[in-house]
Amino acid sequence: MAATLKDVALAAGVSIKTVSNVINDYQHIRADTKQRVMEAISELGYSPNLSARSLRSGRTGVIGLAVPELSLSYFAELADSIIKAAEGRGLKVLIEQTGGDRAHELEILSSPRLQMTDGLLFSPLGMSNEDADHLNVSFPLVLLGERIFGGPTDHVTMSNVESAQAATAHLLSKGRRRIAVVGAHEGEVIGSAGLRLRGYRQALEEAGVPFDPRLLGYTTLWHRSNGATSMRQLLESGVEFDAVFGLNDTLALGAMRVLQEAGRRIPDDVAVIGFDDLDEGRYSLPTLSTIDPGRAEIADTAVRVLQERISSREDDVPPREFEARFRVVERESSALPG
Amino acid sequence: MAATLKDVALAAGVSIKTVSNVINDYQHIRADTKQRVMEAISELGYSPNLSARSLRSGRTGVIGLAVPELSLSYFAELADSIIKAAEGRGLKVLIEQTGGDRAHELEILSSPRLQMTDGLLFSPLGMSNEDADHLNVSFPLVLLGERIFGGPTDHVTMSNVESAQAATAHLLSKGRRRIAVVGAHEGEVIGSAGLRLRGYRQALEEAGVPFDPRLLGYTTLWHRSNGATSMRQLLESGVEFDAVFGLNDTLALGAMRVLQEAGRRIPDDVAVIGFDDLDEGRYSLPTLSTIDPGRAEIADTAVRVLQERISSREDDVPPREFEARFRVVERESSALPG
DNA sequence: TTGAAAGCGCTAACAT
DNA sequence: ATGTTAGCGCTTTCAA
Repeated sequence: MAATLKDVALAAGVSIKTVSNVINDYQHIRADTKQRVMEAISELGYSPNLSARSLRSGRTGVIGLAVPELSLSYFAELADSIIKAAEGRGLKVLIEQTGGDRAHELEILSSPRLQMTDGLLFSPLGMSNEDADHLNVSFPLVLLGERIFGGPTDHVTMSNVESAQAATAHLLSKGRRRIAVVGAHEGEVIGSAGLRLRGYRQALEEAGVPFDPRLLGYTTLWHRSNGATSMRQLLESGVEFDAVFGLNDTLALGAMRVLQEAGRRIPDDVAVIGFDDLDEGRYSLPTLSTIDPGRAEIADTAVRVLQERISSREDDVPPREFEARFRVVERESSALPG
Repeated sequence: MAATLKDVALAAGVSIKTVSNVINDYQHIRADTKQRVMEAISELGYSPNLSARSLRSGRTGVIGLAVPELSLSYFAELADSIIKAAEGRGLKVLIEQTGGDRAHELEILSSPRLQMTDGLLFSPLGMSNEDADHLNVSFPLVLLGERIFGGPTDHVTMSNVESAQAATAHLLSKGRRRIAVVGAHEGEVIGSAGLRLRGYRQALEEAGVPFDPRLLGYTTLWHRSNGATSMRQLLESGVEFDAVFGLNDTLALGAMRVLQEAGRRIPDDVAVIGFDDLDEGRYSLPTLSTIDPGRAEIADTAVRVLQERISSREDDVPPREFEARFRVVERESSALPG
């Protein structure tokens, strides 16, 4: 059996309160008492029972992170950043995969199973703004992503519209006028696809370039294969274009592959830009221009804000919205004489 | 304050034992009693306090997973599989990133911080066989990966030697004789690089093809960039080759990029095969032949074995070794008239 | 500066 | 079939 406070107290000849004080860095302890306790601790190999501690304190030191799937590179890199941010604040991260499925997402919000955590970072994909009410939960919750806006919780997001606008403007600045889009979602207004498409249209408008709906390639999930399929359809449709905006990097990479198979040179015939700044785009052929959405900043902010909600017992702080700073990253796929 | 067993008992007019029985699906309860309790539960929105439960039962229902980094695609996909396998067994997964750093890995084994878990799935990268003693820990531990063999714990691994041999044989079967390797580790015997290299040499030997050390490209970490760098060095060295075995997919993808920049056609001039069966290789140009190391089987086995160790309090079951079944996946990068 | 003791919410042994 | 009760190991008033 593992040693307990009592064992240590007995060995050190003090009360358990004193041992507890030592463990919790309480200030007013005589140096020699502390010394004796420390020795007993290491002698017995004592380490505190965290279940007991959290039963008592009501805190577990663990936060939950719910994402669609880790095999989607964006979420893997997000999880990486969040675990690092959490570590810096003494928190552990328990990961839950929703598969991007609305029912599964709702279940996580209501289920008592995700309990061993003090709060949740939640990145929905299947839910939409109409489900915002479901975010009214009794535990600390920080929303990530772009599926729901104006909900009842803190929200950390990227500057989707502005950065998509900047991506499009980047292609325009390279003299491109017929810019195809890969990854659009039929009829979506909110959500990464909807917002980024809005940025795309704003950039066109600003440049006085007419919007041509035939340039939009639709897909459902942003998996690699869908970028390829969508691009194949665009090519088959016969519509002309001299640039492609992949609504994320994976889509853009899939599209690039199809373009190259079809004999289009990148960036000469078709310039390409993606979105997310995945590591993968650094080593593709050609390297992929993209938007760095500020992932580290998102992770940092999200963990910080969640921790604030966990510690402050005031419920009356209104929900806040945070937008990370983005950056256009020019690589080979759009490197043209500006 | 959240409702407790006591509150529910009071509301239902029964004792807490009865409520506890209902929650834990104890058999012998009168239907109407159960009914009443259920109603009280949903009325009060009761959900059990897991800290209390685990303090009492000694179980948390959470397992730890320690991997180098989720931004390495292999580990992201592994984590995905493991979370899914754990979910099927009613377990949650807490993820810890070691950065592949030996000191950090050792710390995780000794530190009392990773406590809120019942056991650990551990995939070291910095540790080596000499550190096997450190695996002698007091909590249930299942080792993953190929850094340590013959240690004191259960171990789930891939068939590195055999599958690397099969990968090499695959290239040989396509008539290739000068097979370069990307990702070798200087002097390594155990570890993914060492084992896969051994498989490579065995295949050569079996085919009567002489081993040429000039064909080995060395790298440290298996990041994308290193595959590119290593291939660049091979090209600069002037050594001739008609095929490349990337010791993992990321390396192979990086190498492919450099080959194409250098004007080599794949697979015509150079056939390429990787290792890991990452999703990414399905959409590269050309698509990447690879080894499917049986990730799902690894995840499944690892979680199952860990759970067995957690539940069985017998310490005398000797450590077991499991090897997943692999499969050669032929795609475009090695598609040649066999 | 340290000690005594209550109790966090639950499970399980024991009792009825 | 259901109730009583003793802790699990810890933090935390309250006292000394």
